[in-house]
Amino acid sequence: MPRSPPPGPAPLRLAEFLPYRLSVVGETVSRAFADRYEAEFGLSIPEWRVMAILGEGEPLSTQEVIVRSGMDRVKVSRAAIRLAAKSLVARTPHPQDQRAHILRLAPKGLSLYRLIVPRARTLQAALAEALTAEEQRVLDVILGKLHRRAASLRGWKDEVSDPGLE
Amino acid sequence: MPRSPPPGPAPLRLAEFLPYRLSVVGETVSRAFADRYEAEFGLSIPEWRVMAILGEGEPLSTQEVIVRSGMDRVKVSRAAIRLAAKSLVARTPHPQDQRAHILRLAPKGLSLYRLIVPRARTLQAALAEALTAEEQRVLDVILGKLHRRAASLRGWKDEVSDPGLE
DNA sequence: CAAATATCATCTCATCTGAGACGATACAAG
DNA sequence: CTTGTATCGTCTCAGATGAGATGATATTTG
Repeated sequence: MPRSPPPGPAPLRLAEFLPYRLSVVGETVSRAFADRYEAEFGLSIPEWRVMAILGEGEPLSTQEVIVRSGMDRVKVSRAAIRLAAKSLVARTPHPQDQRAHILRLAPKGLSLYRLIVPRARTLQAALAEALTAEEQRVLDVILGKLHRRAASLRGWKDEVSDPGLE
Repeated sequence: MPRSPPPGPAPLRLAEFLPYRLSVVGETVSRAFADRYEAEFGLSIPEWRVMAILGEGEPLSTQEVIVRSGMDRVKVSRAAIRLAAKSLVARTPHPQDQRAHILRLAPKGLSLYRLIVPRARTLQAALAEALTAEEQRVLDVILGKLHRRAASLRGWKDEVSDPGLE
């Protein structure tokens, strides 16, 4: 028997739907890395991100860490508190603003950071080697474009058909 | 004075780190879409995914929805319960297995589904138009490769549907 | 200057999340 | 059949999450 033709619009194949696939891939990758950071270094993803930001060099205010890490203020605040409790991060008063703290890696945190970085690079390589060099290059461009577009979709209420600028 | 050279391994630039970027982009896209589904249709992402899977045609057991949606059993179970409470999904006993349910879109759910699909396509188009056709094609390949690789890094956990089969 | 407003980091609380427990059912081995 | 093990969907509970409130400090305004 021929099956009855689907009424209404053609069904959407979730498995081919871009936002779904991005979300699933992002989550799978995140979990894979979170498992390692937790098992090998006892760090959550928010904690690792704060350490990674501070490991880039300069001491930063919580606010700057928020901006650079792409996390919300509550996550950063909690991660910083936990890292301070583990003596991995030092929190000193901000000289120009009594409300703020300056965060920097404590000696113990710097040691751990130096241990993590090569491992993180190895893990990234294990992921990236699934792609050709060209794919890696294109992915870099694509992620930038998608992130900007998604961010603007979030801020912006209504219709989508602005043939506008970029 | 030149600043003191950084000791230890070269610092890792989080903003250029692939797993970080994937996670941030995935999350931003997810939120953008979750906001719309919630505001326009009163659905959470898990609820929308279950509806999308069921909207593809066949009635499915909860277990099959779990596999196809890439979500864990608790999320699917809760989404199904909520959808049933809204009369969007019907849950009938599984003929061969008394433990299982068969899920299918209820009439009200089918109407809503037909309303959502064109909107979802529009939203996806708004996202995808940030990319060239070639980039879209390459991204498709890349996401498949990354997902398989990340899943195997996790330890063979899930084998979610990949486009390109069938 | 004082008063009004804005911003900082944290806290609160309602909600979401998922690992493991659970009872029910299915299936396999003896 | 009986027993043991696997799987079904749901529940429990501890932890994560984030919007909004909070108190402290900064900044702007008059």
